[in-house]
Amino acid sequence: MSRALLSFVCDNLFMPDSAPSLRARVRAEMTEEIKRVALRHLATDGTALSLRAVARDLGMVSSALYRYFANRDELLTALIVDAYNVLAEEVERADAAVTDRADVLGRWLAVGHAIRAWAVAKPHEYALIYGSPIPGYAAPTTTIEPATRPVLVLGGILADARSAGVLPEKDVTLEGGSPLGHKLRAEIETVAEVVGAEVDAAAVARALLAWTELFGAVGFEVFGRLNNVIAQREEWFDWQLRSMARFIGLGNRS
Amino acid sequence: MSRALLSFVCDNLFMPDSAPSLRARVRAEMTEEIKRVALRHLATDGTALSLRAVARDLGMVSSALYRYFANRDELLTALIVDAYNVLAEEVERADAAVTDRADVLGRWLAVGHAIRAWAVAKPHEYALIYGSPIPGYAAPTTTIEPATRPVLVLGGILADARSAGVLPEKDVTLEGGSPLGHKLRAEIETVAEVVGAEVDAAAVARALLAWTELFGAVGFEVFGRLNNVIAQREEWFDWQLRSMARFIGLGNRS
DNA sequence: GTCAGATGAGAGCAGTGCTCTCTATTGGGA
DNA sequence: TCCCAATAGAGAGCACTGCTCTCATCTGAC
Repeated sequence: MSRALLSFVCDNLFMPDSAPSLRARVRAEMTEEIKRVALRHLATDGTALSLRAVARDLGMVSSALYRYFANRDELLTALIVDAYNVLAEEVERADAAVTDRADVLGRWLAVGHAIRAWAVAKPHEYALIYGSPIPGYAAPTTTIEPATRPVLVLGGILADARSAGVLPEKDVTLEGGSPLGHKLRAEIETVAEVVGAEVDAAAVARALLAWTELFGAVGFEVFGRLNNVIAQREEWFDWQLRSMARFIGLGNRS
Repeated sequence: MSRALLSFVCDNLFMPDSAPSLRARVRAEMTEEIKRVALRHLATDGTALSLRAVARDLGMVSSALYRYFANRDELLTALIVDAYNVLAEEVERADAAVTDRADVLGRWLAVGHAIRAWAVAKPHEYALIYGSPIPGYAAPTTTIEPATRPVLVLGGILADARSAGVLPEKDVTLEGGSPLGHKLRAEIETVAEVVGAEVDAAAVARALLAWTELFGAVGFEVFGRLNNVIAQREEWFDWQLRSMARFIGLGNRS
């Protein structure tokens, strides 16, 4: 084994965080700085952000930037992962802030408003992760895990609602509502498992529909489809959230 | 008035369609051809389609293309308007195909499935009009009218549902559901007017929520958020449509 | 102190949107 | 029928892009 390789292994296996070399720390700071500037450009240029412009802002030449990110896609991926994680933290914080854990309606509202608030504050970052696919960009599997985090919070709320006896009885939608085909039901049960909600498929299906509506509403607002139509944005969103909560059954007395 | 201007006015005021000159017809054909090729490129390159590549495909040089479209944005606008109009025609046709006009549930399902089918068949055109805003592109007011057409169909269904006595009684959501603030209620009543549905605000609000959910669902599918989650796409969409129909009150017996 | 590896600068390639100038064609009015 | 202006296209050029390659500098571990 070459000395260089040995040194690499030592650095990465035996001193992971404890003693990062000065070079490594500078490199990490530089990487963060690049992402910060890129994020600023994202707000003006959207996904058509220019590596060269970012480099100029940093007082360096574009080729130097390639020491930190192999290409534009890799930089985008870093921004996407960060965006997912920031959103996830907002959502988890909002959920955790509701001290009465049995107040599942309050938790649903808190989570929904947290998502909307973040999206409205950072529309370009929202578009980056929930908008139309970026031309020529294929998201790597690295993005899957952070993308799952927000929906796990919903799963937690659902599970707590079930154990609090708030959700409607199993399969109540079967009378009156539409039944789920067995293939679809199996898929939704898989979702329930992944999300950690030990809840019947019909309840999960209703929650997924509400989740879809939530992001539909946020998308409509952020992407400008409410322009010149509805100005009372927050109130309209709140009304939708409460309606969907009733649809899921979160509003019921326990 | 110069002779040239006079001739222009004559062409545009006194013989609008009747006798288009050969030159005008060739020009119109060429314009359509450019849009056709551009649409093909849209499917591969997304909104980052290249004018030069389009010109190459047409066997001409890029500058020649500027005789037909002032710039890239104008070409995009033309594609956007076309996409809206094609979708609108699909939706209107689907609605009109339901012979029993009192079958408002059937009409809602037909419209929903028509929108989804078009979006799944032409994901890039769907992204063009319902996806995240295109970097550096501002939609001109020309796009407003065609963008309104699909929602007018929903308005028609709502109005017919009301006159058939299918919708729930006025303001039934006030008990149990959340009330609408008066500013928001006024905005929604304006929507009702524009859409031509002489229906109370609560019913329109529920319909708007269902509309939001519909596009949320289509967006989730087209933009890949259902990948590795739900394979029974059409059935899942149908279940959502039916659930939202019940939410609006379209399922009620008249 | 040395020397490999990390970092950045600079030139260059192929591509982009768009403008400008020049030429060939064509069609309507005298 | 001829003429002249309007039209359509070609080609060169500008400023920009992502990305690669080479070269010089610096630094940190031995």
